[in-house]
Amino acid sequence: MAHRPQRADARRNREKVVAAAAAAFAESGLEAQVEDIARRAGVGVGTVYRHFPTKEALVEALAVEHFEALASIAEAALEEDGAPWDVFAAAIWRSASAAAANIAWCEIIGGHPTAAQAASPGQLRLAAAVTALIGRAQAAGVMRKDATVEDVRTIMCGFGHVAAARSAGAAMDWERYLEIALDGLRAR
Amino acid sequence: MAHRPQRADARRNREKVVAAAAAAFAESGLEAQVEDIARRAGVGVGTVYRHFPTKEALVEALAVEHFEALASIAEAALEEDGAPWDVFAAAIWRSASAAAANIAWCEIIGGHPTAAQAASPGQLRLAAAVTALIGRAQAAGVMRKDATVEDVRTIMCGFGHVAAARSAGAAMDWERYLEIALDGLRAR
Amino acid sequence: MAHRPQRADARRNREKVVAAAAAAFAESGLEAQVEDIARRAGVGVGTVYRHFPTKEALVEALAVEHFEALASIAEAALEEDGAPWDVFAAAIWRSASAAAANIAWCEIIGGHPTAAQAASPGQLRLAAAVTALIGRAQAAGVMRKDATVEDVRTIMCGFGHVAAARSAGAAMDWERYLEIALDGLRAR
Amino acid sequence: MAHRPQRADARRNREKVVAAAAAAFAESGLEAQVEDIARRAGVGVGTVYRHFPTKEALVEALAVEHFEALASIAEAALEEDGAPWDVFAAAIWRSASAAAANIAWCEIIGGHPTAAQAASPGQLRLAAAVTALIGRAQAAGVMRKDATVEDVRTIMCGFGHVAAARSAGAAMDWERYLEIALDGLRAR
DNA sequence: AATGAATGAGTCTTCATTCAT
DNA sequence: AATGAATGAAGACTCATTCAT
Repeated sequence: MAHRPQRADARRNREKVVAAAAAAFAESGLEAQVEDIARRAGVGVGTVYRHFPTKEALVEALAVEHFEALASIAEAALEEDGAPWDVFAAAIWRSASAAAANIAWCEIIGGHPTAAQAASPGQLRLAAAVTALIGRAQAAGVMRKDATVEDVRTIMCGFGHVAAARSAGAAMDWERYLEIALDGLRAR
Repeated sequence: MAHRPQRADARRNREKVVAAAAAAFAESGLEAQVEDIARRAGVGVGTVYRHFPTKEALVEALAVEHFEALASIAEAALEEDGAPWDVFAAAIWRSASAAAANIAWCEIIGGHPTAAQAASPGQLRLAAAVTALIGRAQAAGVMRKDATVEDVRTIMCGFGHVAAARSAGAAMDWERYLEIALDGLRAR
Repeated sequence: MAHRPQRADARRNREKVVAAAAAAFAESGLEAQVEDIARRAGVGVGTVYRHFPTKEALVEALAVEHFEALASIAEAALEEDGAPWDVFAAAIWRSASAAAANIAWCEIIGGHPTAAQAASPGQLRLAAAVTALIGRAQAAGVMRKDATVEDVRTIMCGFGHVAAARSAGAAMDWERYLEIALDGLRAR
Repeated sequence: MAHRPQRADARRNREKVVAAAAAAFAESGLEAQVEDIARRAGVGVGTVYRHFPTKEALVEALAVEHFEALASIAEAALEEDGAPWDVFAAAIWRSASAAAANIAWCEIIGGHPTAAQAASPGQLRLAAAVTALIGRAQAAGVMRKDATVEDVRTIMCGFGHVAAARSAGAAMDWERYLEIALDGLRAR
């Protein structure tokens, strides 16, 4: 019971670490260094390792968080009124905008073992919400019949590389990418 | 003239290095180690460095080679008879198949400074041929009017990530990716 | 205040590294290897690099330290009573004795970019003190009128090679070198 | 007997190598690379190694040559008329000028095992001639009685470092060095 | 004999992770 | 629990020397 205050401290530290890691990974991608993360968080590396056994685990935690955010976006879309296609497309655009700014996420999405393995609650919620969005659009006849959540995931995976290339200075246009890919999902 | 035999020997070694590098990069991506490449080629590291001043140069050489291959595919397509869309699509599928097995190429495409900077002859040939293929398809009214080579490049960039994800063990389906992306390029 | 003990530990290690580096450089000259320095210090290479970003920086730090030592010798001489020439000559002899055992210093003195560029406080103090010593000797009429600090530096530069040659096993007599060079600075 | 023409060829090659090595060492010091020497000589590295078992041996050969040159300078001085001191000093200045342009020689002189060990004919001739020059000057009462060939060698050793430092970009003045050192050898 | 391609031990440096304080 | 110093296994690259042609 005497631990409570310390736990609060520890939880606060954990949050600082997560926030710092998010910033560092967003900025530098997965090559961000643990030491840099600790510095940003204002803690020692040891503290980072107290909360996360490996750098990998930190990446995973962030991925989980990211999927939560995406799930929220998709779920919010489900609440919206509007033409099914527009709702779906808007959700994709919102997700993409959120992701584009985050280099690490672009690197991870789809390809990283971490993101692929863990079927976190967020991922499940995301899948469910996206499935629903897709279902509605298909019911309305505006999305190709064979489209699946997997397809959306695949497209977002590709998106990651395009956005990362842009961040790296290449002349890549992820807005254009989305335009085309979404058109590919439309019913003809 | 008298020193051909030596040159032949050196050339053979160079080719062994290139082949080994291609294999190593294809398997492990850009993080493949020079020492590993040398081992695969059955030569010492020094030999690798005799032919390529840096690891970077080796990557670049391979990229150049790859673009040549893609250019040849595209140019061959130009010679083919057939419906413009089918010819275009077939070229993309062939290129994709060639690239999918090569992790390094997937990583490089679009994002890597090396591949982005050097406008190698191969890249130029590739761009020209693809432009022509696009033009024909547009003239036939089967491709969206606003499609450009850049779009194709962008789509292939995305493809790289999807294929790499699959190589890394993720449940990604690049064939499906292509299906959708190509549909996105079709005229509606 | 609470982290003094750690700092003390680190400082001790830093000192061990500096001492080890001094020994290694003294023995082997600038070609001394970082790994060897670490081994002598009883630490890992990483520790060496924690304290000094590059081998070069280590050399520089040592040079700075050495100039401090020389400056202290020269300044101490300024406090001494005695015939101006004797005081000057004694300071040179003391400096030379300190330097003779250190091959790296012998290599660095005068020629090395590191030592040449950084006008460290020690170098400035040294120059000032030597200038004063020279001035006194000139005022007393026992040193050639045109002698300057530069001359002393030049002589010490030459001394470095002689001492290093001796260390390397050549039959070089730096005591004799100093005798002659100092006589060359005397007023006739 | 059939070998004659080839031997002539080989000798010519050897000379090319020596000349190239002299140039390379003069320019870059002992760190000059064997490959560079071969390139300058217009031969393969193998040819360099056919004539000299190691780089070290090449350095040694050059040192031998250099001592020959210095011996000739000293012996020529012996033939000259003029005040003994002036003749001696002029010989030193000439030797120094010849040496100053040669970084490797500056590095080697005195300190290098090679130069120190081998008592080549040139070194013996040099020693003899210098001894004679010193003797004359002492007889004329213009050089300190205790001066020896060793002293001259020591001074030239110091000179090497000063000149090398100058070559490396430091503000070192070997002319001034010689002025002072020679004054140190004068009789008072 | 000549060539220059091949060799590979050796060098500096980085960074995820551990551990003494 | 926190700190940050220490660790040391890599990894890219160099260059004197060897050896097949």
